[in-house]
Amino acid sequence: MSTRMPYKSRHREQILSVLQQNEGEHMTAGQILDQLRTDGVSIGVATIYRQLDRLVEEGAVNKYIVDAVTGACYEFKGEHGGESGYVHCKCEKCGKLVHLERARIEAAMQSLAGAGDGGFELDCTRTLFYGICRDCRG
Amino acid sequence: MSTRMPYKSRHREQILSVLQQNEGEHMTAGQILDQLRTDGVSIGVATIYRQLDRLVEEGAVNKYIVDAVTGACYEFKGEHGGESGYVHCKCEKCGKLVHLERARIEAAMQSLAGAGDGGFELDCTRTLFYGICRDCRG
DNA sequence: TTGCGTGCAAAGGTTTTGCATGGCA
DNA sequence: TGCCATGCAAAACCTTTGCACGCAA
Repeated sequence: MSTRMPYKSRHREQILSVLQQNEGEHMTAGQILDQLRTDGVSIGVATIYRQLDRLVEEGAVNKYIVDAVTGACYEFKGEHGGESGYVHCKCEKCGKLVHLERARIEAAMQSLAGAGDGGFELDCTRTLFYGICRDCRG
Repeated sequence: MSTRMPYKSRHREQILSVLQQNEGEHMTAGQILDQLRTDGVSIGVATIYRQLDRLVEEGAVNKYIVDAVTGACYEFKGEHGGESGYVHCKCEKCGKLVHLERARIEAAMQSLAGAGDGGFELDCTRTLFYGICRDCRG
């Protein structure tokens, strides 16, 4: 019940597999497509997007909009559902994407949760923080 | 020295004006274009993007990537440079974009600043927070 | 004359949608 | 048979880029 699953979303597992192999990285839909085709998988663009949408909805995958031209980036989230252990920060100057350990901003997250007007529950694992990275601050 | 500026970026002011009139709102490049043309301004798409890029770079305008298909949203930031007084939060369920008073998360912002590994200076006015809004939490 | 903002059109890229196909239940 | 994932192609959309023009210094 593992090697073959001809029906019922066989590509779903393959997409997830690519994401898992690149855990900690962010992949665009195009990159996932290329990777799968390199691996010899026959798959169409539409399937990528359709399955990716489902995976995001199911909570298995995180979706980030890094850039308007680059498009969306996807990332394996794991079964825990958001316990990836780090958050994403993008430098406004050099555009570099860096990871910050989640533990380091744990306190801040709690503050944010409490700051959310009691009505908005913030999800730091899904938000892309902006700022200035160490290199650009000189 | 105010009503007319035929050369030296006459559209720059017009774009900024539209953004100011819609302060507190987020406008896409297309919306700005439509608004200007409704106002009788003759302007091209390329000019919108070019000027918008400059305005963002100068710090007069904030740029948010709300959605991969919607594209980028722009917002007047004012002369203070980021003291807009609120932050942006997007609900992951209903997609609604809500504002949180900046004062309410001031403490959290400070925590975040200190949490940035000492190397990453977070900028809450530019980041789009994700979470679940009050309505969707039931 | 030179510099720069501008408009138009074309190109590039991502994402969505329609339709027909084929396999599983 | 019915449902649903799939592939292909086309469409829609946002954004960028190239080129020529016009106005101000």
